[in-house]
Amino acid sequence: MSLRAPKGTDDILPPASRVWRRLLNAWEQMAEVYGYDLIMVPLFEMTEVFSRGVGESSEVVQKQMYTFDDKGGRSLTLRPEGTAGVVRAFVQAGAQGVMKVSYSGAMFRYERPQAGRRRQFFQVGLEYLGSPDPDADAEVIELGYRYLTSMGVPDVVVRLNSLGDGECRPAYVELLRSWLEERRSLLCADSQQTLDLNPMRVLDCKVCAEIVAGAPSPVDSLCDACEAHFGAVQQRLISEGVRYTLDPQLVRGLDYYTRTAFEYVGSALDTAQTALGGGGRYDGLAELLGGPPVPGVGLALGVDRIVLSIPDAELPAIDVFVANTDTRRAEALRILGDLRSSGIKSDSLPDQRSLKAQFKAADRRGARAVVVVGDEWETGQVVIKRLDDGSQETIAREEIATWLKSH
RNA sequence: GUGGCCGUAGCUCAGUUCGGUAGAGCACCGGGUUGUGAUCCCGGCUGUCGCGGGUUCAAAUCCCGUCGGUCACCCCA
Repeated sequence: MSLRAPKGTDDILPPASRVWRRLLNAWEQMAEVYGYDLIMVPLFEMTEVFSRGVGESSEVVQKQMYTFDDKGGRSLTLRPEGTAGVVRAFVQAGAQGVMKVSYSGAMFRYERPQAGRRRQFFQVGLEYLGSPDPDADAEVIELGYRYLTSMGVPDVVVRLNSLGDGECRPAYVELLRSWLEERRSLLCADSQQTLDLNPMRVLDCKVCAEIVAGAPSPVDSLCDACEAHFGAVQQRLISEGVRYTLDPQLVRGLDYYTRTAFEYVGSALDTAQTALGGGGRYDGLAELLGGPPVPGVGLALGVDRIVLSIPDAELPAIDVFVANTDTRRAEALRILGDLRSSGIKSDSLPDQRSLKAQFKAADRRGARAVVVVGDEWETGQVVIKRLDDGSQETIAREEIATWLKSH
C-alpha cells in the first residue's frame, strides 16, 4: 500500500474543491466589505498561548492538542483554534486602538475522526479587538449569519447566551458550584471532575443534560452592566433581522468567553455535529496572555461543516473552452490568450487531441461554450457552440467577447 | 478514551454461506462520426483480493494475528 494522508486529514481535490474556492473567496470579500483587514499568524504557537488562553479546564487543552518540543527545547503547539494566536499578535504589536481582522486556515485537534470532525480542519474567522461596545458583538454575529445564509446553508439560527463578566460571574460560579455539589453523585464521572476545575463546563455535558437542565443559568445572575449589554446586542440583532434563540445552557468549549457567547446551527447536519461555528466576547483574554486589558469579540466557522451543510452543486471550473483542428493550434492559443486577458475563465487541452476529446473535456469542466478554431479562420471567423442547448453559430473572431456577454 | 461496521481494479461494489481459472458498473483512453460534448454502439487499459502466518492437492473464501479505513458515543468547528 502506498502512502496515505494522515488519519483525520483530507485532500480537497477537484471538482469538490470548487465549492471550497467559492466559500473562501466569498469569505474574503465579505470580511473586506465589513471593514476587516487580513491577518496572518503562525500555525503553531508557544504552548502557553493556548493553555493559558483557551483554558486548562477545556477539553481542547486537556486532550486534543498537537504539542511537541522543537529542537531548541521549546514546547510548541499546532493551533487548535484561531483566536488566541490573533490576540497574542495584537498584544505583541502594542495593543493600540481598534483592530478588525479576518483569517482562514487549518486548525488541528487530536481526536477520533468522524463525519464533520477531522484532526486537521478548516476555519474562517474574524476578531474585532479594542471595542467593548455591544454593536461590535452584533456586527460579528450578523456577519457570520449573513455569510452562512448567502452560501446556501439552510435554516441558519444563532443560539445566544450571556456568560457574565468579572463583576457578576464569580458569584454565579459559586452559586452554580453549590447547586452542582448537592447533586454531585448524579453527575457522570467526567463532570464530577470538571466540576472542580470549572463548574460552567458541566452545563455543556450531554450525558448530564437532564440533571443540568434545572441548574441556575448565568443570564439570571447578570450584573446591571452585563444585562444592559446583552439587551443591546439582542436589540441590534432584531433590527438587523438575524434569527436567534436564547440558550441558557450554552457555554462553549473555550474558557475565555465573557458576556456574549453564540453558536450557529443549521438543519442540514442531523447528527451531533450541528455547530457550524461560534464565537463570543473575550474581554479577559489579552490579560491572560500577559497583555493589557483589551476587549474583543470574534467568531469562527467550520468550512468542512459548511460544505457538508450545503446542497451539492456542480460548479463550473471555466466559462469557455477553446478547441481547434490540428492545423489551427497557434491561432487557438492566441484566442485563448485574448480571453484570459479580458478575465474570462478559459482553457484548452494540451497535446493535439480529437475534437471529440476536446468537447468532452469542455463538458467535464463545466464550460458554457466552446470556441472552435478551424477552417473558418481563413475568413476571420470561428464557430461558437453553447453546451447547454447544443446550438452553434459562426461569428467573426473579434466578436467572441461580445457574444459571451449576450449569451 | 469506548463501541459498531468495512478492507477485492482509479471509484462504488458482487464473489466469502458450501475452498476449485479474478468479476460487474462507473471512470479513463480509442473507434463508430477523417469538424462536435452531455445520449447510443463497439473495443481497450487497470489487481500483492490490506498485510503476515497457518490448514489444504488447492485459499479472496476457513483459522490465528496484525494494520488501516469509516460511523457513532463523548467533545467540538
